[in-house]
Amino acid sequence: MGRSPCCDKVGLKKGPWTPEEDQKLLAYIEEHGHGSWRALPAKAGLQRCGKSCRLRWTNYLRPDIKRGKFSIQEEQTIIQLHALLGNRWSAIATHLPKRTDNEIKNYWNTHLKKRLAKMGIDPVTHKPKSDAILSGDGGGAQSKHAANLSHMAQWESARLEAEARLVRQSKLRSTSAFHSQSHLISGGSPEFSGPPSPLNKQNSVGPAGPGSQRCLDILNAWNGTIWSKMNDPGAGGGLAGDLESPTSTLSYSENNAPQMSSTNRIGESSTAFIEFVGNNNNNSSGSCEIMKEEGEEDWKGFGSRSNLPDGIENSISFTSGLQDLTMPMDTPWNREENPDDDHHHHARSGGNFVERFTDLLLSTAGGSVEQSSFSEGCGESDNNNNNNGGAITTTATGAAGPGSEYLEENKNYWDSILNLVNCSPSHTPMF
DNA sequence: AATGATCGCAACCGCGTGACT
DNA sequence: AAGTCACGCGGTTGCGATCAT
Repeated sequence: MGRSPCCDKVGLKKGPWTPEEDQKLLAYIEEHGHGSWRALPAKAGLQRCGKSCRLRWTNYLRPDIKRGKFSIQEEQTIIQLHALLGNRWSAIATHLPKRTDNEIKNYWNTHLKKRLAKMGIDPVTHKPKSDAILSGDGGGAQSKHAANLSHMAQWESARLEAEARLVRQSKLRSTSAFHSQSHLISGGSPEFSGPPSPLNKQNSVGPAGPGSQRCLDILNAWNGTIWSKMNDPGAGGGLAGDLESPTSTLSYSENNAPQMSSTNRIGESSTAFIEFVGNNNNNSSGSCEIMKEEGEEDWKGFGSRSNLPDGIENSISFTSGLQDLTMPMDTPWNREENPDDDHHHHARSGGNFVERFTDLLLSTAGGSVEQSSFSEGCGESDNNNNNNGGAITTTATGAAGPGSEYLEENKNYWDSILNLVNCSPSHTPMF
């Protein structure tokens, strides 16, 4: 396939953008929308290639970009998503409203990766480097559970990728509609939802166009189908049995109804996965200090019990970021406009894969798990909600399974990592 | 104060892929 | 079917800012 040259024209400027160039680009896009990026520079009077303009816009000039420090919650989300997705920054950015993939990538490379490495956690595998890993025990029930969890993580990875892809597609489909509205853009306005695809590259912020409902349908089908398959021993997908790695294919019928089929093949695109290891040593205990840090308020009280649905007892905290990433697509995506949506989302207990994943870990561990188990890492039990940023609480009612201890350790694995990260802000002497 | 090392971020580069012809 | 175009993505680089000596 041919690939058109981009910046090979002589006379095109490279390097840092000047305020004048920014102003030209902003003014042009505000008035006309970006249209064809290739044609934009000439129309806007810029001596830049279209690609450079697009990057400048998407990574810097877009009015709906949030700049500044990442909150604890955002860090957790990045870490967890990276464990699931690997270096798929655009997919990760999908779940971090107003953050660009470039920014997340930079933040990972300059902060989080180093932080994990210094804690002895391999930033690639998200496993403790020094851990001998339970995989060396020769298999058995634990390895089977580990395999199941790994499969599920792979599924989630594939699902996330599909979700990100569908979001992109849905926005592309609605591009023309937004083009016609692009003249309404008001730079810097919080309500700005901007021109189509590149502007909404942070698609968590983007408008839910006509395609979004379709995405929702597909993902609901995805979640429901996969999970029922996993939980149906008769289908060979029961958790107690061998869990094959199915691949689902989505297609549209003539009437746009989503269709789904499942085959027993792992998604080719799913390469990153978590291997849950039984690292429950919580070695942060006694060695870390709670430090008031910017963004702390973001997650303090995020999982407040007062916001829980009635009847939820035996609270446990787990992976707020994972909950975030399952943000339903039929609701307004701009969470800044709907700060309570986090709780709302968490309270949704439908066919959400991750919630069920979490429930699985907990229920199989046998009954309720005391939240204190998550607090010991940082030794601030009186702040028993703040170690896990945006705690999701669920009722753990499942029967104890044969791998209960192991699964609890799996749960604690993430908590220990996140506790360590939370307790180790970049400005502490540790780093 | 000067200098070198390191960090952090914006921007660039090249590839993959889908749409279109 | 093959070529072209356009765009998104992930890896990498360049450079100013900051830190350490």
